[in-house]
Amino acid sequence: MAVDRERILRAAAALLTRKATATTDEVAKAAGISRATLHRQFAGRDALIRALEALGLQQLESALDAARLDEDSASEAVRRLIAEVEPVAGFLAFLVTENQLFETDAMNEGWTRIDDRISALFRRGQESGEFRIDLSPAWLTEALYGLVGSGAWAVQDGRVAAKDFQFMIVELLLGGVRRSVGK
Amino acid sequence: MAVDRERILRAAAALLTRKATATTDEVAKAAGISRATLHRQFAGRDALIRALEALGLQQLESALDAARLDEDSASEAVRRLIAEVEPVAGFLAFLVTENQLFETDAMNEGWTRIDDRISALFRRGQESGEFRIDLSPAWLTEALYGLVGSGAWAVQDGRVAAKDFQFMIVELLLGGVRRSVGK
DNA sequence: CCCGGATGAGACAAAAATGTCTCATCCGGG
DNA sequence: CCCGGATGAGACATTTTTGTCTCATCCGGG
Repeated sequence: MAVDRERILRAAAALLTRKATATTDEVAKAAGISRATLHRQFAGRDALIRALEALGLQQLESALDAARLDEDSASEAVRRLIAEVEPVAGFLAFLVTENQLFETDAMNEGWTRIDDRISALFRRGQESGEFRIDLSPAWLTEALYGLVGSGAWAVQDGRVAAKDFQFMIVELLLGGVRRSVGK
Repeated sequence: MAVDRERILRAAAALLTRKATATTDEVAKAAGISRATLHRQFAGRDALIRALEALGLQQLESALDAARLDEDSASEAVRRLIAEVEPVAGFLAFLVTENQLFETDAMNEGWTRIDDRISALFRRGQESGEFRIDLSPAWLTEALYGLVGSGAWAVQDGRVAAKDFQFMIVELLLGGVRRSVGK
């Protein structure tokens, strides 16, 4: 029976996000498998990290696809984006905090592509007049990563209810981005 | 001549934030000193991390003091908070991402105290009617950490101009928090 | 100029983590 | 029931990192 690699990677991401120096032994324990099996699935620590990056990027891209960022109003698209990203928040938090570890070209390219798509969404919102224009798309993209990461961490840590994850992020982000009457 | 311990710690925080697995050799190089000297200042990797935590917490507390969180409107206090926190943003980013490494009581207590003070600020804003009440103070505190971390990272990475750091964070955070007319 | 404290470079051993392998056991399908 | 693939436990060697020490050098003050 093939081991569920994705489940292992999820556990690894969760652990490594809050303790990046965890040993392969600890990762294996966190995933509920032995070090031997972990090593059979991923040939070494590097390979594990790479797989983590690859799966994270892939899932993020899928989330962007599913969110249909260029349909409806930009605000609605942002809502969909957060909703789609929620299940992948653990991976995103890992990618954001650890992405300097291995600067492979493939990694960098995938990350740039995602950045661009999200930036484009914010730019669309600005051009349509929905969003204020004094905050750069690049910053808003970065801020979104930060908020999603914080949200994932707060939920995992029990400081915030999981069901509020989406609401809190969307409200804070959109409320800040949206051009409002009061200054 | 005594080595500038704080300068070393700043360099260490900057490096460890984006590469938590860096060896003491790499940390020393990043700080521009030899491993021997690094070890003379901080007896081992653990001691270095502890010092990093201690100094970070202390500087954060100082920033909170300087920001006079309970004066003026809550919005103004938030502005001052971000302004005071900016020079310490590197430490904050490190603390937020790596704080699960060593769960010493002292560490946890210091962190809790800071959480409480910032939460209290947001609560004050809600009770005075300045801030919307459907986002919990705990979440807003967490979000502030995330935004400051993202901001510090974006600046360090050149994606955002250093002079915009404060403006962008304050605007996004306050704009989102502030009770606005347009829903 | 000379001295003393501090540093950098590097050797070295100890400790920790990793990669590799063996073997007993488990578990599901035939 | 029996078999084969997969797993867990653990031994072992290798590599990496850390901690410790020595020594030459630098540099500023007296």
